[in-house]
Amino acid sequence: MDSVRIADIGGYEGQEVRIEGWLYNKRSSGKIHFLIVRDGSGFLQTVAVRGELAADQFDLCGGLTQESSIVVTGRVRADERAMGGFELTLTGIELVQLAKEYPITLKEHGVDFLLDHRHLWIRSPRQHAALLIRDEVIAAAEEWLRTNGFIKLDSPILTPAACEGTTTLFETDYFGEKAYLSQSGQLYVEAGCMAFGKVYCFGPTFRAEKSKTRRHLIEFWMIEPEMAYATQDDNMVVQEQFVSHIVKRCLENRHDELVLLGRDLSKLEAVTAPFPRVSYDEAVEMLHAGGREFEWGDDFGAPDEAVICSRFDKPVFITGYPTKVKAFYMQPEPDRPEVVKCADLLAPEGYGEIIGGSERIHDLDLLEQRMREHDLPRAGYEWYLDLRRYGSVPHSGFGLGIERTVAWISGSEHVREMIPFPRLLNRIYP
RNA sequence: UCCUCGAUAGCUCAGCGGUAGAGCAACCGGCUGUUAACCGGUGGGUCGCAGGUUCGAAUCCUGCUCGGGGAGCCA
Repeated sequence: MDSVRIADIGGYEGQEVRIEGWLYNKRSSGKIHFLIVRDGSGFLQTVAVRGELAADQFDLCGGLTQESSIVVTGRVRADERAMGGFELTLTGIELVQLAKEYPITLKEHGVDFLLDHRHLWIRSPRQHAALLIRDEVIAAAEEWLRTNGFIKLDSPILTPAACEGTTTLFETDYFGEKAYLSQSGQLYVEAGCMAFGKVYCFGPTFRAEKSKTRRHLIEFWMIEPEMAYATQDDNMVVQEQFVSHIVKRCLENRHDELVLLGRDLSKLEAVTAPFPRVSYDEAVEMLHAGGREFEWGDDFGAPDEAVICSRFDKPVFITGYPTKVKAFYMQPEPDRPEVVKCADLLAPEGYGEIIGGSERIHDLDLLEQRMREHDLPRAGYEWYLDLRRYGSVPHSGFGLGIERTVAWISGSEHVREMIPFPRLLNRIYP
């Protein structure tokens, strides 16, 4: 008999199949048991009827506990009364392990309790759906990049110095020398694009900031494309193609999961290139027109971003930030050096920044000057300066935060549920 | 680091000066179509920790610990 995954059950109507899974829930009515089985690919209602199943097996069903591992066989039947449209009439059941009292019930639980049991929580339907959407986002992102000529060139996680020098880094010991967990692979993909033209890195990123909001993780995943001979205008065109492809793929391949999470699909269907572009100057005017106090030259706070992106139904680029609030490597506008060639991409519906990108400085003298202004130790950056000594060209790139993107696409309110095992302020378990 | 809210049964919570409660989970029983199934019964507590006020504190006050939400910083 074929072992079948629940996701494929529709193709086996009328046949007897075998499913290897776990008991998600049980409803019992004396002479009939409804066992809801999950197998990782989906959920399926199975029906055990007294008289149609061997007596010892029927009794076994009555004693099953939540999350017990079971192998069931039965006949596939279309039935409108079952979630998913198909049901299995049991002809046999084998108990693999009788689960002890399962801590996560079908009732409500608090966040702290659920995070303490994250290793079990990921079995729950909503968490399962969110992590499937995460997988789709990653697959779609890499698919788009590879079909558009990018190669994956991983950057190191153990690094000798700060990439941007601003945020707090996790320090570790490297055989007697100080080393830091990477907070960005960007500097390394800049080297990569001079070797391969178009590259990206994808990996975990570490920020030792004491951030405690629904938008922050201590360890999060970032995908960072970098392109040689690309201007900031080219960069934004790539980003809007890239992001709209990711959204489209999720709508195509994870429709059921989006619906399960209650996502308004029309909001996602509206996400098509091109995306609106608003200059920093215009954004400041928007804030003033809305009655907010804001001084030109400051960076936007989360409430400011919310005001701006609430005016659009697509992601919106905010371009041309003041030089002094951005990273040292960003290329200034030639006729307006107080502003840099950069853009943040703000997701709609208040989800905030999902991409930060810019054109990088390619002139050696200017880059050296910026590093002095930012008090960066020259020695650790000699290799980076070499990129401006040997065939320097204009180049641009960006970083997309995976968990924030997944939170936006799935309509979830917190990034901590968008990664299998979140690292949060004061949480490194499990 | 700052602002704010919270901590009572395994879980989610009510009780807010006078004998510790409910729903769910567990256990026992009932039920042939359940959808967080339902009905009856049983067991289950150092009310976060330490002081203080009071005849009497889960309840009021102070400090501490842990957690939620937000700010800053960022993706």
